[in-house]
Amino acid sequence: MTAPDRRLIFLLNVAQRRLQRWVEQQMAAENGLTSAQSGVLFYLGRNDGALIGDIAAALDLVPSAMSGLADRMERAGLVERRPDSADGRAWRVHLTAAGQTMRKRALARTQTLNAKLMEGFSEKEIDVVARWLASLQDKFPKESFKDAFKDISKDQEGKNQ
Amino acid sequence: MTAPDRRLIFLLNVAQRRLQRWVEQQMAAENGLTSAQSGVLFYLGRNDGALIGDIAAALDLVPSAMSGLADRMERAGLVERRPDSADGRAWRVHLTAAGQTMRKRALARTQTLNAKLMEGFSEKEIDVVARWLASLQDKFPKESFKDAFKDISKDQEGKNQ
DNA sequence: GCTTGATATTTCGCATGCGAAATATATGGT
DNA sequence: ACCATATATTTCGCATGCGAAATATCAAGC
Repeated sequence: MTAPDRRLIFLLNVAQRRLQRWVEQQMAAENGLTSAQSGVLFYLGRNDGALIGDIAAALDLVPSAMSGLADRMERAGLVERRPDSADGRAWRVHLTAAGQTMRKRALARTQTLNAKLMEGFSEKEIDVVARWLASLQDKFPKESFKDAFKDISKDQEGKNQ
Repeated sequence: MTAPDRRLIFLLNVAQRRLQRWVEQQMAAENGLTSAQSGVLFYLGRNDGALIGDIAAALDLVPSAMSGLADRMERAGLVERRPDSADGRAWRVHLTAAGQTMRKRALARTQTLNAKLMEGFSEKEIDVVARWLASLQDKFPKESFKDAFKDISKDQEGKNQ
């Protein structure tokens, strides 16, 4: 029994890449979706008409990334942007009929895939894995540096101005 | 105690993205490197003069991706391409002095970061995590579809031709 | 009502990585 | 020597995602 490879950074990167490749190969085969697009469909399934920024936050994306993703999904006919009646800056994103259809298809596929990811591991082990993956969100919080000093620099700017 | 989030696909994607963001913020701060670039430096540290294809295989990248990565690293003065004396198609990639320096710096940083990734988890739990991450490489082998039928189609091509 | 600062989104340039196709060289059989 | 095939690498177009800067609108204080 050899010692396990503990280069977690590398393993994490490779694992994510392998998964992504797989999903996109399936996409090419049937007319599926990428993980990111599926994520949007799922979120809209529960929150149709959400704002770009809401979706970005839910999927842990930067808003500009969500903007591009929405563009591509709109081009693909999966979602639709509609202006917010109250706020002129904001856009509401809605599922189209095609988006609904794809959402259902994606749900089934995602569950299968998730099950595959658990194969060979006990419930408890999967919980450890899930907890570890989630722990990275605490260890690397959003905008770690900037936000930590945001209030301070705001005060200083105030003084200087 | 609420049930843990088991959407492994999502968790994996977010975790990888958070880590990458962190590393690249550090890169912007000191004049560091991305994970991918560090990987190349580490591999060359043990295998200076490796072929583009070898590095790609070691880092689990497609050769064309490695080609671009080598371009950027060459432009940054970290590595150098030299023609293979025996094989006119091949290029050997060598660390420059700057590359050596950065490699040492990256080593220290990577170890710190890896330690941070283990914080809050026991040795055994980390082994589970590492085993799970590595398991994705078996579950999603390279070129899964194509390679599975490569020999067959080769035979058929032979027959048809 | 107007200015000032916050907020929602987009645009731009960039790095990463994929897949398909092109290029160039090697190699094995005849 | 020659041709077909295999191999090493590059090039191209694309999707993803980031960060910085631009744009447009809102909202609060005076």
